[in-house]
Amino acid sequence: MADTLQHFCVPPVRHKQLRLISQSGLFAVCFCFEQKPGEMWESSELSSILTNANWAVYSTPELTAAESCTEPLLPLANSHFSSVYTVLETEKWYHKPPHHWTKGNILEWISHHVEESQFDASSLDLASCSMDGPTLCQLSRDALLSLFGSLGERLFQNLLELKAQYGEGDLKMTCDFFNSLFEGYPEILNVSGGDSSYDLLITDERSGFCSYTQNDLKLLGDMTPSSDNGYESGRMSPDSLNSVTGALSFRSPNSPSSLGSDSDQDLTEEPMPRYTEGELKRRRGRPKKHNPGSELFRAKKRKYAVRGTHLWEFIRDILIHPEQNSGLMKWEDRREGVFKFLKSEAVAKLWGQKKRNSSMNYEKLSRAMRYYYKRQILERVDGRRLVYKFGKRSSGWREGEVGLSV
DNA sequence: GAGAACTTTCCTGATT
DNA sequence: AAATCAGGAAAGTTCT
Repeated sequence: MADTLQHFCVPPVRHKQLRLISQSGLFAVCFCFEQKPGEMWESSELSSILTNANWAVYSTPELTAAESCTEPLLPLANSHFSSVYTVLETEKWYHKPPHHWTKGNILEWISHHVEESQFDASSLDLASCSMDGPTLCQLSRDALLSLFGSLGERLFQNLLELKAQYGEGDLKMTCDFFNSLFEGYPEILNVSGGDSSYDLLITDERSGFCSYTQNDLKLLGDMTPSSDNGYESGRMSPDSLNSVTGALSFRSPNSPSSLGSDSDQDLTEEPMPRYTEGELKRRRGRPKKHNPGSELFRAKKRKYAVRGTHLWEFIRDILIHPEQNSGLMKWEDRREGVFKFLKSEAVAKLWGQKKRNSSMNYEKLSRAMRYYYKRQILERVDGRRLVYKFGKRSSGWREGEVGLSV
């Protein structure tokens, strides 16, 4: 891995801004770019570098992953940004801060809200949608209301949220970069020998942002594949980002995240999907009824359905990071595994966000929760609304069991 | 290809 | 009245 990653480095410097560290320490790797002595990068600069590197990786799609790992990257400044622009999942609006959005991103974003809110798009003037991210970010609430009518309020609120979400700056993009990198080139993570579990530590040493170390980086590729229930697992993707914390969340055989999953607690391996990038993968579940009203304005759906944790794991992970869940849920009785939804719809929306399903709501989420009763992942708590209890086939939530350190 | 596992969606009816 | 709960049914994907 070190050899591989060092191809990205020009040349190594002492002040590492980003680094990958194996749990055993055997494979400590600098992942860095040239930095003048005494110079501290702004997060945006750092992100820009990494974003460019990201593009450099993706701008040579004809290379095999192996080739890409053995050949130095093109000079970053020569990255061909536009060549793959329209096909990259990483370029979707939900992967970028609003001020980096393109006109296309903005159209997709608006379409998303049109669809989600069942807004009558016929009242919209497409010319109103033609602006870039910086322009959009400068629009006032009134301006948005003026341009988009009643949809403007929704757009304004979401824009506020997105701005806040990316408020830590472009370091989130940095994290996204790694996700993108590993998604595209999982071989980078193939390390022979040593422990089978590695930490991925992506840090900004000044701000601490993304300093979320988890013992659950799953090595991909040359580990012996074992079973997978076939649903939520998968190679790392941007959706590995914890949607609550914004922190990187990877999975390993040893992590609580992989324990107690529904098929005999075996989510250990994450085989590559069988579909290819050219294939359309539909979202799991019963398709929504056709809504012809929004058809014209509907944004093209993402190419891949989201993979990540199971719902109950998602819920559990919110609970075990109470400082980061913004009051979404709380433990009623941690020892017994009893918990309560405080903001049920917000949790559902987060789940939907994770699954790229804008129509998720608490009603649907709760239906999925109820299915867990039969499988003893959850137990009923009679007479108490919004209260559930982890069952004996769940794991990773008990205090002594939580291996995720934050 | 069959079947299992799992989630999503829709639905009806009951309860709080 | 609205939110929530309960659970049947159908439909879809991905896996073994």
